[in-house]
Amino acid sequence: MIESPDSPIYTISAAAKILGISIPTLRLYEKEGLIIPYKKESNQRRYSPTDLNRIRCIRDAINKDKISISGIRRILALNPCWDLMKCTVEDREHCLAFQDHTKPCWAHNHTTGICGTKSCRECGVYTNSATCDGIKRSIISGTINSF
Amino acid sequence: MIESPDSPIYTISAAAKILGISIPTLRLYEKEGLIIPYKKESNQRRYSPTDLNRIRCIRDAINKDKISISGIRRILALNPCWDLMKCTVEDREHCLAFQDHTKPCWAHNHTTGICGTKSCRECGVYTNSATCDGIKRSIISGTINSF
DNA sequence: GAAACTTGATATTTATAAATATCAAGTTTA
DNA sequence: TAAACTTGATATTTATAAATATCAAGTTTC
Repeated sequence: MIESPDSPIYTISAAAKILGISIPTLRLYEKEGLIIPYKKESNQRRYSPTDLNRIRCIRDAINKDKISISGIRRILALNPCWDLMKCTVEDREHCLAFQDHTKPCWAHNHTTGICGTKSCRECGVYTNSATCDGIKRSIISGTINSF
Repeated sequence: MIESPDSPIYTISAAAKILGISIPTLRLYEKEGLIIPYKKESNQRRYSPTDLNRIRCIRDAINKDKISISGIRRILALNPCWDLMKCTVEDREHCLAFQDHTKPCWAHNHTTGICGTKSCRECGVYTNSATCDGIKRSIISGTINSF
């Protein structure tokens, strides 16, 4: 775990400096449901190298591709989590995230199914969507491999 | 066909008046790849009631939900056309739309597979995406029904 | 054949999202 | 325990997307 790309080693100021953006911007992306930084017991944020890459993708989507934050949120909401998590029909029926299409599953309060026990930050649905074309690849796998 | 909701009966000025927007805005949405109005031989546009509904959804996405045009384009690009069109592995390998994730299939030049012969305006991939949650429903069907 | 439309293109306006600055109060570090 | 960080919240700036206005030239309609 130590020294892995998933180790949450950067403080918010270190992350901001590396990415060349301001601290409030990092907090904004989090409030908007695009990222889930690691949090210490004291509530302080820590960012991993993987987190930084995810944020770089978000920046490109916003600044290069001109996709709004709301748009990114909607795109993230299309990751077929029910497929990745192998939800049962029952699971899906009780899942707020499955019903909704406006925000990613991790922005919902999960109490049922596998998502009630799992940490979203570590979940494949979240990590899969570190790139925008990652969503399409999930959809492709879901529609092609499931026969 | 006559009097059906798919009859292209409105001129651009009539459509603009009904929707409460300007003519250049309608042309903008088309240029951005969000809509495909019917075109007469003389190149003049005609809009159907179904077209108007589609445009109302786009307007809501932009003005209420704050999704940028680029964002909508990216969302439309996630409609699993290969699944709806029952593309073969061969089809997919040669399909520019399948490779790409930035714009909807109808914004690509299709020459191979079933899309080479079909009119995109009449295609289920296009009509399916008249609402934003229509995309999610397509993804759900694709991932759930295909076993 | 004249009036009222359409076409595409360019220039301009306006509305607002994204980013930043700043704040008082709490935490970490050495 | 003092310096340098962090927290969330609010106010402000700035960058630009979305929408519109306007144009000359080509259609349509009666």
